[in-house]
Parts: sequence; C-alpha cells; structure tokens
Amino acid sequence: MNNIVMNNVRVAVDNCIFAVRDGRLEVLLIQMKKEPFDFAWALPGGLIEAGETLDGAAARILEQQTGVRDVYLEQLYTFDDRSRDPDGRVISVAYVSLIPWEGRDLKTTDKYRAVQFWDCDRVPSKLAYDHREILDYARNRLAAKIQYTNCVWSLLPERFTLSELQNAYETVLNRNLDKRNFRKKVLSLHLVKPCGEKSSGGRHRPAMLYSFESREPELVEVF
Amino acid sequence: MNNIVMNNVRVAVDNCIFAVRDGRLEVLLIQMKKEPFDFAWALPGGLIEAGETLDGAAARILEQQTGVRDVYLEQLYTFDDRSRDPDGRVISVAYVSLIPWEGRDLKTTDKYRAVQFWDCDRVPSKLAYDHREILDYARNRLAAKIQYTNCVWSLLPERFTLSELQNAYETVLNRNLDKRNFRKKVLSLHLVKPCGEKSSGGRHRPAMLYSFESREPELVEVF
DNA sequence: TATAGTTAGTGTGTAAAGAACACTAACTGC
DNA sequence: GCAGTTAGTGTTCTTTACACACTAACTATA
Repeated sequence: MNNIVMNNVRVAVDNCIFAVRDGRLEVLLIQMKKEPFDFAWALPGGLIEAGETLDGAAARILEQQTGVRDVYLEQLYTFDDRSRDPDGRVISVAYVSLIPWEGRDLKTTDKYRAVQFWDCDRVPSKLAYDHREILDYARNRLAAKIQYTNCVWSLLPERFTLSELQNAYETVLNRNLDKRNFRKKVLSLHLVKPCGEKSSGGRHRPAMLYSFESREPELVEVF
Repeated sequence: MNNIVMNNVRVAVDNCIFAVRDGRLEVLLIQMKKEPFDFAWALPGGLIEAGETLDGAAARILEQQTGVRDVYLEQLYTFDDRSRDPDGRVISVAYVSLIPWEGRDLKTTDKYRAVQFWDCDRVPSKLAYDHREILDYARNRLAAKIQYTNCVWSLLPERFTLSELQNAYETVLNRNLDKRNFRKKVLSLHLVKPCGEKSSGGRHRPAMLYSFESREPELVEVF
C-alpha cells in the first residue's frame, strides 16, 4: 500500500492571456529558451513565489508580460502535468485573463526567445508541457463564460461601439450574430450605456460610443 | 524584490461528497481528532500521495470514506488556504462527488472522531480550515451544473421513478418544479428511458421505473 | 460638389420554448 | 369498499428567440 505523502510538489501558475484583434481571438505565448523545451512555445507562467497567492501569481505573470492590470482574471483548472521534468512533481494551476488589444505593452526579456500574440486558430500544433490541453480548455471556458457573465468588458477599451462589442462576441463564440437582435439584447440587459459621444475617423457614418454599466464580474444571461 | 521560488508547497485534495436524502441535500463531513482543529468538522481530504493524480486522490478519498466508486467526480477549484498550519504552505484542490444515498457505506476509522452526512443547511457554522468557503462554492457549482449537464445520474440508483428524479432536481436547485413540465422536458431530452418495470411497495399507485440513457458526462440543457 | 463606398442604426412578424394550471388512475391498508 | 397516497396526463397563454432589409450619416475622391 502506497502511503508516501508528497511534501515537495511544485506548483506552477500558467496564464492564458486572450485578446480580440481584427476579428481573431489571440493568445499570448512565449518561446522558451531552456531544455527540454528549447524553442517550443508555451503559455506564460512559472512557479509560485514565496508569500504569493495563486491569484497573485497569475496577476503578476499578466503584468510582467503585458503591463496590464485590473482586468478579468479567473482561475481555470488545475492540471496534473505528466510531461514535466521527472525530478519532482509539478501541478499547474491555469488562469484565464482577458485584455483589450489596445493597452497591452509586451515585454521582451532575455528569459525567453520571443513573446507574441498568436491567432488561436494558428498556434503551433505542439506547445510545451501540456499547454495545448490547457489552451483548448481555456477557449471552451471563455466561450461558455461570455454567454452568462459580463466578462466581455475586459476585452474592450473604456468606450466602444456596439459593432465592436458584437465583434468581440462573434470572435469568442466563433459564429455570426444578427445585428438587430444583438442590439436589442444588450440594451435590454442594461449591460452597456451610451456615453453621449460618437466615434470619428472612419470613412462612414459615426457610431455612438458606449461603456459598460459594470466592470465587476456579474452573472448576465446574454445568450 | 521577492523572487524566492516555492519548492515545498503541500497539495491537499478535499472532496465535497453530496447525496440527496428525503428531499435534503447532504454532505459528508468528518470530525477531526488533531490540533489545531480537534473536534472541528471538515471535508474529507488529505495530502496527495506519491504517484497519485489529483483525480486519483479525490477518487481514493471518496472510496475510503464511502466505499463508492465510478460516480460523478469533478474538480471544483483550487483554494489558497491561509488558515492552515503556518509551517509551510498548503493549497487545496477541491472536488465534488455525487453519490446515490443508497449504496454508500460509511467507514469509521480511528483517524477521525466521527464520519457522517449533514444536511447542507445545517452544517456547523464553523468548519475546519477554509472548508466552509469550499462547501458554499461547491453547492453553487452543483446547482449550476445540474442545469446544463446530465450529472444528476450520479445522485440516483440504477433505476428510479420520475418523481425521484424530479425530487433530486428540486433538492439541488432548492425550488419546486412543475410536475407536468418537468416530465415533458426530461422525456423530450431523452435524458432517461423507461425500463418497463414498475415500482412497488408504496401505499399508492406504482410508478414506472426509468434509467439514464447515459451515465457519462454530457452537456444537456435541462433548464 | 456630387457620388461611391462604408458602416450605423432601426421594427415587425413568426416560431419555439417556458409557465401556469386540475383532474383521473392505480395501488395499499384498514 | 373506502380513505389515503402518489402516478400520470394536455391545453392555453405568455415570453423569448430568430429571421429578415432598408435608410442614415459620414469620408474620400473624382
């Protein structure tokens, strides 16, 4: 009977940082510089530090890589990572972050070979560790969550048009929505409010700008 | 700058084991026998053992306490436990298990003072560690999950009446459902199938017995 | 300055789903 | 055979979801 209690598990936090850009869902990956995954792409992450909470570690990773703070950040799932180095066990607590495409500021460090956003549909087929599994899980969770919470706020800037909002939903859900039904829905839910100004700059009719009623997590039956 | 990497985190698995009994949602608690929580009630759990996966640890705890296997078992959330002993850090990966009230077989060991099911609405107001928080989180997750998956199968025996099924939903959701609408719904979803036999023994009209189409996790929009 | 190009903004009708509601049927125990 | 108890069944109404097409307002350029 196996009763050896594990006292030396290492705990990593990995963060799926998503943004919407030009109708594509993108995720931040870093290219590794160390064996056994040299050159492989991976989710940003790392072992938790002393005195740090799990949420704190996820927020730290997010800010270190993108400079972004105070966005939607949610624990996703805890993975048993069987592909990590065999000298001691690692479990990975995965997080999802949603950031507006504008406002990010990618940091390059010599810790990694590269840091960049990837179209989720075009990430390298093999990622380091079990990060492919984590990413797939995260996309599914995000698509579910955007339908019953207001988390979409975290993908958009302070002020936005209803078309931009619709585009964020369409991108995450990977399907088209009817413009009139969409507007009826979000307005009737009081998810957003007009802020009286209009967009400018496009070679077309200017659009009313909106902002979110709340930028705190709330349950809202959007679809 | 704090860059001390934690290498010696201890990882515990705690399991919220639910059953439905006489219209009440019950949860299994153990009464502790060691300081600093001597006499306090807690969720069954413990540190993961060598070579064991997280899911494996949860299944082990479930079977050790109840003798039950092969039921619905789902990872809930990973908690940073700040109330644990200060000599080294513990994080707790919480699980939810659903078991049929019939078929359990509680084990008493001298590891604990007592092991028993508690009506969820009447558990002691203070549980050990952060287990009160975990339990509240688990109840909410269960109430959500029973509405869009078929997980209710795990609360019922192999064969059951539609009234028993309805009762399981009403108990978890903590609200009454209309009998005719309920039956229309579950039958149209093909969640269950009649198995041709009738219940007996009650001092009333016997009911048709049903069984689940599937006892594997599936997404089903029940409500 | 007229026009082509582009996105913004708006309402109605139809189909599907959800919610409310009450009686008869079939068994048991006395 | 009667009282007690749970099983089983349809219809109507309300609400929500879905499909669908044109005009408005701006910019750039010819």
